[in-house]
Amino acid sequence: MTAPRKTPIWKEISRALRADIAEKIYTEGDKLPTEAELAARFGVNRHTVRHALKSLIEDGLLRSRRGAGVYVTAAPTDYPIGRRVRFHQNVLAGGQTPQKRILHIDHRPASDGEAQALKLPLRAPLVVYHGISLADDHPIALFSSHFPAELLPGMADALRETSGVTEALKRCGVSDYTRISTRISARIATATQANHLHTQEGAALIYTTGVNVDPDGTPVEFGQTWFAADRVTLTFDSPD
Amino acid sequence: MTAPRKTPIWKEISRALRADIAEKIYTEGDKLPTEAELAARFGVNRHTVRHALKSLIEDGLLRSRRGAGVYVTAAPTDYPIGRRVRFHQNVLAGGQTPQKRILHIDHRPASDGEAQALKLPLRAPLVVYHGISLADDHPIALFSSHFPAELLPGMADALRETSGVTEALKRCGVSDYTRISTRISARIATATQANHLHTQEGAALIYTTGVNVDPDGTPVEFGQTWFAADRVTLTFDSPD
DNA sequence: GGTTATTTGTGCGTATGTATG
DNA sequence: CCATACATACGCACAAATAAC
Repeated sequence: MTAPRKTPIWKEISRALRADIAEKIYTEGDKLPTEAELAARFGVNRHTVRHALKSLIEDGLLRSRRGAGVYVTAAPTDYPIGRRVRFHQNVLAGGQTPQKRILHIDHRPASDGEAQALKLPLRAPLVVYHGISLADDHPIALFSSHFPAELLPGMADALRETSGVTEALKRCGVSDYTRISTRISARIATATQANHLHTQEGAALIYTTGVNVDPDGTPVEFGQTWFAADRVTLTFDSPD
Repeated sequence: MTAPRKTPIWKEISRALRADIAEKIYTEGDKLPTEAELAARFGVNRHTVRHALKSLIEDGLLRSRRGAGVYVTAAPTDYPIGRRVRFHQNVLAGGQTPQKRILHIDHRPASDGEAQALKLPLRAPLVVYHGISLADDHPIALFSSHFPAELLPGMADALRETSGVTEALKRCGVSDYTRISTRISARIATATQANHLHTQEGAALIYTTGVNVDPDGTPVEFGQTWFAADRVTLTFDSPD
């Protein structure tokens, strides 16, 4: 009698390979070891490896070519975190094409936490911008940005026209902004989040919150972002 | 047809419970009333209460244990990330008592990725230190630290005696070190990880990798850390 | 350009644990 | 208690595409 197993072997292998890709041990264009080699490494049958590979191919991370091998299609996007966080610049620097899709632009009073983060009075009017960030047409993050409506008249329209935070802020008179605080944690994807990010319910998300201020130190944005951990690695490079 | 409510009942309940937690009516580690009791208190169906609880669990304020009850999550430990990352100092600064538990200290050749991170030749000997980091006797992270064995003679013994990285490095002649790169992502807890961290399989983990160098710029440590996301928030505070 | 080894794709058979009725 | 169905896992064999010589 063998001991009962909680999670299937093929899922463990799938997870291990996914982690290797996220860590760039195998990166875009690389050829994975052959199925026979992987089977030997994990001590399982080739069919079991194939089952794991199949799930990764369906998720778009790998591509197989009969007679040649299995190749990595997607490289995780490096996303630098620091004083100046700019989605467009970050993605462009990684050689990918940035894009934002507007889900919803709302106008409502601030909750306790939102007001505190933006140093506003309770129930102050906010413009709230929900959307999806994409790199090379693949969704990499969900976000919601909160702006003080009274400080930034016309912000909602500016967002609808430009869909970019930096551009919209510039139209409202904020020529530059810097991030004063960033908090990072991790979450599990809900069904709707998974749907938007083209991943599966229960997948790992990097959850960040941050506050941006104008040159005078006045908060102009409180943002939340949920990154698909499969496709994004946050990086922090200490300056020399 | 009834007039549509402006806010759904479950959101009202969610907000009420959130307020109770903010007011410390229920505080860290407390068990909430049972779902049935809450349903009676708010005069709604148990499903409605569950909907409210679900949103708070997703936000990390609560944690449910089947057969036990719903508990208020411990206030997350803030863990500053920057040039100088020191576990002991970070936890002490948060008013908690740091501690490390040694799981395993190994001696083995470096893999591809490890050798690259430490700028060592392939299969160079490593000392690998697996352990658990605790704050106030609660596990907050799993880690594995990799040290170049030839550069740091006696490192394994030093780690066994001190269990602290900073202390052990000092004994091996490295009086100071700084972190040159940090990569952050998120992972799903495996069964064994969940067991060590006293959480559930499938829970969200913050996964970080980093390289520490001595004052000359020579890599002395490559570390991986898996933080329990419901107990830890990483913070970056940009200096003014 | 043809031959050969390598590698993925496919089919069939066996066995086990789990869930359902 | 039994029958059935399904997912998991292993073993063997062979076809088809590719790469290397």
